Amino acid sequence: MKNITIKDIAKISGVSITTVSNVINGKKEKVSQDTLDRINKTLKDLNYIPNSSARSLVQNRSKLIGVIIPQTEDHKQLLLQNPFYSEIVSGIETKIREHGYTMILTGVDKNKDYLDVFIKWSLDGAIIMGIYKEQFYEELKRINIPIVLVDSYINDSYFYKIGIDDELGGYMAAKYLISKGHKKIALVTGSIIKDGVTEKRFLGYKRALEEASIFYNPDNVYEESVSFEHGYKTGLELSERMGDITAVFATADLIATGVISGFYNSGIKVPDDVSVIGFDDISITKMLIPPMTTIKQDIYDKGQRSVEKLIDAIEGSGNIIKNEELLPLSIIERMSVKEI
Amino acid sequence: MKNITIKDIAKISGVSITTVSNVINGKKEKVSQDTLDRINKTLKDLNYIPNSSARSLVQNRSKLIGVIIPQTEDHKQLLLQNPFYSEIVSGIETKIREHGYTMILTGVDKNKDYLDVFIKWSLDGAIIMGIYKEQFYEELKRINIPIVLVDSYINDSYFYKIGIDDELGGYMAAKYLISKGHKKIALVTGSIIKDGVTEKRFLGYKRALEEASIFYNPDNVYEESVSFEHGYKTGLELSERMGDITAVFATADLIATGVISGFYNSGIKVPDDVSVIGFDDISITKMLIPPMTTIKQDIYDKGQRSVEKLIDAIEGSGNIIKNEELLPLSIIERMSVKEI
DNA sequence: TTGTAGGCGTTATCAA
DNA sequence: TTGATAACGCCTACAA
Repeated sequence: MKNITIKDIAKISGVSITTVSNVINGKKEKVSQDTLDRINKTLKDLNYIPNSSARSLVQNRSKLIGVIIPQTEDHKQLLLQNPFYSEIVSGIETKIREHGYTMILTGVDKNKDYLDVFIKWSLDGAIIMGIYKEQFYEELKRINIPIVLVDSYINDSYFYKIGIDDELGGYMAAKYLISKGHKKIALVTGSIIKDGVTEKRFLGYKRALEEASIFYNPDNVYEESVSFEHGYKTGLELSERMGDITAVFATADLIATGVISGFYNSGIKVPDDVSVIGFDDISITKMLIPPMTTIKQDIYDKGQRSVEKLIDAIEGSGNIIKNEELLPLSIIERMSVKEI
Repeated sequence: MKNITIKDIAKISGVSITTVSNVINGKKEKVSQDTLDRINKTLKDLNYIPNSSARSLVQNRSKLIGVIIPQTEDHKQLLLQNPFYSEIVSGIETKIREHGYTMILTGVDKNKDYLDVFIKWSLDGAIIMGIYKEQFYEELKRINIPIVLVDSYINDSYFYKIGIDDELGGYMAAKYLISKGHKKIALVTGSIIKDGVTEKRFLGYKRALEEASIFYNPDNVYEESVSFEHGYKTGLELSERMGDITAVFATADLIATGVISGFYNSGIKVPDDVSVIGFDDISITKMLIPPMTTIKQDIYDKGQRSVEKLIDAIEGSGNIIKNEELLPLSIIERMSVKEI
């Protein structure tokens, strides 16, 4: 079935394609009521849908937004399986569609040029999550489209940014534990990279300790990856050190979940024998037994805000303040922390 | 920064655009080694990337694949938050990119024409999940591109299909429970729609009961939605009927998770007081305490297979058998079922 | 082996 | 208020 084009509409309506184009693009003032009605009718009758490629070609804008999410370390698989990313993408897609744009979702291949897709499709803008090497950012700027970085601490006013105050979050978590009487607090975390989200949370943890005059013990830090498995292994290890610690702060709920399972499998009960607090408030935290206490950020909203910011930039109201927008954090008290 | 075009390459290499086009499209036999080298060099130097819109326009194929997933009932939010969908999308995206295609991920708006995006972007193919009304399928066929339906029981050889034997799965679950001595088995499920996945699982459950000469009691069926909340509420309700049932089969892990939490909040322990089996083996099942026994399907692989099938169809090796492909099912014994 | 020219479906410019 | 016509970047006969 051949798709119907603007020409078909023109012919059937007995007008030129210019006129049809005008009504399609809502320039009513250029068309008489009469022809407008006539054209609108054929438009409906034939159920005409403009070809986006053609449009994109002449206008140099595509109504396409790229969303880039990190992959597992072997670079094979999207991190969508991490609930954090699926929740944020969910928020992003909804908002994108609401604004009449279309979402391209992709990971980045290790060796290939990650920017191909930007140029290929003349993306109008992009939302990028996760951390990449410095050089990546320089290349990104050359593309010259609005870009929102989620949870990035890069210091470059070219980019729009959405994030949270991770240092504060880490501080809140540790301080909460301390307020419940805990002094021996282990930290379980993904790799602490300079200026990464995880480092900030780690720093917040340290600040809370200092403030309470608690000695910071590096042996209490278990650093590896943001995964259930890392948490699980650490839970197992930690079960041998029950004299040394009374609480665990995991810098991601996914890790915290693993920690709890690890403890459980060693016969150690949360929160009776040890307290655990997580970070993010991904949906599964409330599904756990016991439900997990955690630092909440509104992930879905984070996605939505990213899109709003991006579209503001694309459609150029021009009145956006670049730089960072920080979303609020709160602590959700559920059942995984006990006062001692 | 103006994007660089085939013309630029031609000019710089001192040849015509035809020649450039030929080398871009790998028609080496039409070009002398000499010019080939020269062009390839400028291609690299200028880091040329073909404009996909232009290509799509002339070739009528886009290298774009649409992936459509259901939304929550208010049609606002993608169901990506359901781990089942995020896992399958993860598999899909990886495979799509591996084949050099690009993924458009979208939900469908209630009132708008869901097919717009297909035509707008001349999608080369699509993968559709979830159930839609009959009429939807008729419209889909008119678009005339290869389409893979995931978990659909529609009977129309136009579509490629990937799924599992849901009836068998339901049967396996119930039979397993029965083999562990259970006779009073509640079913907690999303809405049972004719020819839907859920109905099949329900039917399997009934078959297992019959086979074991267990009276099927409609009062033991709790039908609502595929959600944690539904499971939770049902767990609460069921806790008042502990004499009547000894086990629960939830037709989705998400529901089962809720059921367990509901029980827990009523002071009833799984598996000591009641057994629970789920369906799907989404990633969180192993994170629960106790880890959940469930009917496993390989969700990630399901995504990958869908793409392979679709791309076979698009690139037209022509040797694909249409109709259904059923992926294997197995039972994963963890800790949520107890022998009685 | 290389180049010319027409066309894909739109929008935009300018003239009628 | 309407309509030719030239782009946009690319591919593909067909010619040279």
